[in-house]
Amino acid sequence: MDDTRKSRKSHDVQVDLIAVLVSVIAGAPSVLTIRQGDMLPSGPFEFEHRSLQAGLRAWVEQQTGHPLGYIEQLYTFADRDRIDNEAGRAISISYLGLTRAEEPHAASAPHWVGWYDYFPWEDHRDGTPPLLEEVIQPLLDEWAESASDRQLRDERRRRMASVFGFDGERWNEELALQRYELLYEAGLVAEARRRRKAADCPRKEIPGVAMFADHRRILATAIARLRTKIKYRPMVFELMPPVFTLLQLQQTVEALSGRLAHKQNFRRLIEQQELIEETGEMASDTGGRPAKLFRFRPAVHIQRTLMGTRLPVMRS
Amino acid sequence: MDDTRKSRKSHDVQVDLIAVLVSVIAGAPSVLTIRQGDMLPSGPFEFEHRSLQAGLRAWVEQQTGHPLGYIEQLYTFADRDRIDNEAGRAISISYLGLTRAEEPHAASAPHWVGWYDYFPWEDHRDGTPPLLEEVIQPLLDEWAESASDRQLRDERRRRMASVFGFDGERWNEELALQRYELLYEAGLVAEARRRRKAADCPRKEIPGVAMFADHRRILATAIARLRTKIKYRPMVFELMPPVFTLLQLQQTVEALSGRLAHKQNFRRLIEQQELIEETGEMASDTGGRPAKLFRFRPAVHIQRTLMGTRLPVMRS
DNA sequence: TCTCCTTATACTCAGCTCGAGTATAAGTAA
DNA sequence: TTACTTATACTCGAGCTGAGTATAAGGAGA
Repeated sequence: MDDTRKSRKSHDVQVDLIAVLVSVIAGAPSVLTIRQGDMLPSGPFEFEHRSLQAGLRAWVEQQTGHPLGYIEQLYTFADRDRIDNEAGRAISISYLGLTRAEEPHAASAPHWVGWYDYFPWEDHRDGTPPLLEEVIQPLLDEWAESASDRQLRDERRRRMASVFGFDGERWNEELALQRYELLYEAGLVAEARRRRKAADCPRKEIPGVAMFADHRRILATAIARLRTKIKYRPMVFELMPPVFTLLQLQQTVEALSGRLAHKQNFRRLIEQQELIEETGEMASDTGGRPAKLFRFRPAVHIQRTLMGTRLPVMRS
Repeated sequence: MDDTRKSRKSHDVQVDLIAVLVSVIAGAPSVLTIRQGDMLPSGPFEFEHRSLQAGLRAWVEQQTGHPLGYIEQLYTFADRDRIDNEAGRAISISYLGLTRAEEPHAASAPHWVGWYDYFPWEDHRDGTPPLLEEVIQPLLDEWAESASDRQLRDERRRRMASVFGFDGERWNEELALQRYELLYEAGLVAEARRRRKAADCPRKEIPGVAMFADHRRILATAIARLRTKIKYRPMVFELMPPVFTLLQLQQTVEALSGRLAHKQNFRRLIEQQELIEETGEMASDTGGRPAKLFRFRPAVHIQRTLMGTRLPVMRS
């Protein structure tokens, strides 16, 4: 070790593990929560844990009874929005997990919450939500106006436009985190307001359920990551049942990205890439012509990290 | 806080901050090191640090005298290859930084080391390095052969091929981390050998400088991230001087990706994207026809996170 | 000055991808 | 039988990409 490092006894730090466990349930991308949707499953990294992932698994299973399948590290946060800060610093290491939708069964059913409950402005499957133009844009406009000088105001305007797709800019679903952060900065989400003096807050708050500490920000990070990564890596697999129709696959992707895909082109792209194969069976409960059933090709799971996938989303 | 969390006094953890600071110096992508290339700049996250990034800045400046420009979080590692494990767990939060190449000036010059010194098999600018076929492939073959059963052997073969581009598979420069991890697993890098009993080691080691603890793995992570991200986000900027020719830009990209680009197409792509503008000046020290000088457009720096870039690399 | 070498820059062309749409098939429900 | 639903096949034009060819403009040396 370096001299500088050896010589000083540094303060140790509290490390928390946080899981964003995602599943698509009845067309709604959902997160596993505790405390009625207020918190993500989480707990301190402890001496007994053999690894970060092992620790996370232990906490999630203890708190929700849900097993953890595929997970990947998301981001490590420090301090932001930490409430009990007195004794020392706290660090949160967050993970993104994907799991198959399971029918919630009765009593001990863990609490899955649709992620658009937290981010209603992120769902564009039925077109741009009115909320954006009617509520968010005016409030952000006020915020931009309240800037101390003109340069700052213009800067805020630019950010609003490019992040939310105002003023003719295109909506980019991957910017979910930037949008949340902009709203936070503008004092329009509850998490920001409770850290400010009342006088510093804009008069109104926007719709969308708040969460404990910075958990909603972590969720936004997960959404952004998932929306980006799903386009070039075969991650949807983890969310699908063993056998499915192309429409089910498409709807899962649409649920996550928050926008619709062009059906025929979606087929073409998926079929080209040799990620899936026909089972030979048909699904007849489609409400129309029966659909072929598919499964993922075994190689796909193995090569998860290595291969690319591409998925189309509609522009409009 | 949850009951489960409040009730127990959990062990705190030692948290280290580690920087991979990259610059391209005379055509060689290089990392800032301490101890003659053995370690990356690093130190514990301490009570006085206002944030993770602030702590990192403090350590890097103290250890190398080099200021930190653009940085982004890389990955959080736990335990792997930790040596002094007795007291508690150690966690490393790593960051990737990009900075402009500066002429190393005399005495206190920080130690920049070309990253291909650590990963000689990663530089394909002059074609596939002979090292791959002559040394690495045979040794990995032995490793595959030594598998306990046939299934495991075939699995190893598949991984070798897809990760290193053997057996007609294409070389993929983004898999730098997977390659290092495979070599580690096969016991062919020094870091792996020093953790095993001598009897468990293959007879030979491959070329490539080793580092302290898991620092070389962290470097591989940084390379992989940079090679992936450079293709769709304008990150090269941070590495370029204020004014440059297109060839210089191209060579910087080539240095990082470890492979050559098609000159004419590189031009076309860069020009299309409106990332840069002509300064009006010319560079006459090109050794041929003078080249136009360019600078990045101001908007680019602001929108760093928002825009996409695409960069071509040659297939062959 | 002329020739050769080097790098810069412009332009071409075929193949492929992608968005958008048309056409047709095969079920269900009234 | 008709209307409606979903599934699946095929087409077409624009634009992107890889891989050149062609030409411009400097320097070094004969």
